[in-house]
Amino acid sequence: MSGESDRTEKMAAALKKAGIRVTRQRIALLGVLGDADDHPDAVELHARAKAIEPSVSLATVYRTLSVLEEGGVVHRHAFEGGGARFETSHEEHHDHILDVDTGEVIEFQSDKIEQLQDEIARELGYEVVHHRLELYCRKKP
Amino acid sequence: MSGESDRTEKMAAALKKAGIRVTRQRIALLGVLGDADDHPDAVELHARAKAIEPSVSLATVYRTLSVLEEGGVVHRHAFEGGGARFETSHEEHHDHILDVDTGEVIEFQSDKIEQLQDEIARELGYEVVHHRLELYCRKKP
DNA sequence: AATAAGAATGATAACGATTCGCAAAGATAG
DNA sequence: CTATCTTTGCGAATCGTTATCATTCTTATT
Repeated sequence: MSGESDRTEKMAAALKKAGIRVTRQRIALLGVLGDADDHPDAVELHARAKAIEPSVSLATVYRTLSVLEEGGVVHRHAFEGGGARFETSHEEHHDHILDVDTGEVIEFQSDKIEQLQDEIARELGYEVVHHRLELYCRKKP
Repeated sequence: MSGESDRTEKMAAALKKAGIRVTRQRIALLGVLGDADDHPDAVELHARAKAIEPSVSLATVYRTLSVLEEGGVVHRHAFEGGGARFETSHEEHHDHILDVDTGEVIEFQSDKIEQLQDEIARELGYEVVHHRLELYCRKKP
């Protein structure tokens, strides 16, 4: 009989299970993150979350994003120009193409490149902890 | 009979030829950049340049670095954590391995990866304008 | 339900890296 | 040497983000 959606309840349960306190603000932000299929920055996420839960402050958005990042729930990206952008990490690993004209972000995945990266690191006596691969591109005519 | 080195004179000539005014500050910064075999940030470059020419301000370091970047003389890197870092662009293109423990920067180059990047972009209707590939690594035991 | 203990919050100040505005100093061409 | 147009140093301003701190919430326990 509650006004809360199934999804919200699931998220709350997931948070609780992870030992993270369930607050209105965090539920709102998680909802927004789950809905997003783009790569919004903190200010955009704040705007979207406020529409659901007006009491969310920008500080809390930043704090919660850090918590979620540490928990592996979201990934933080630092593309060229402007601030960090976020996405949920439920999908498998991928890298990004950025359209330099439109700002659009396209995801891609290449096992071959990943393999080559590991090889290169290995040959130099290193192992890859994580990497960053961004292709700044322009649409072909 | 001048106290200036051959190298400094060469740099001055190069600047002039590029239509960029030759100032004491720029000569100092170029000297520092030429000597650096690491990837210093603006504050570090400022410190080094001041040792040669005490009148260099941090603002001018930033301004000059931007000018040099536009002129293709230096490359700007935005590695994780901290500010931008710079290197002269006389060498051929390369990407970077960053030792997450020591902060050390190692350069590498892989035609195969470059090729794969172009392929991936092409398949999606894009052409690569520039890219960013950083491997955050740890020394193997 | 009432409570106690600790964690999360909002507002705002502080922060680090970088850029900007402006008056003064400097470089270059003629 | 001079006029013109850049570049400079200084400090204020900006941007994204984090820290501070008193107050409010969550949660586990009654």
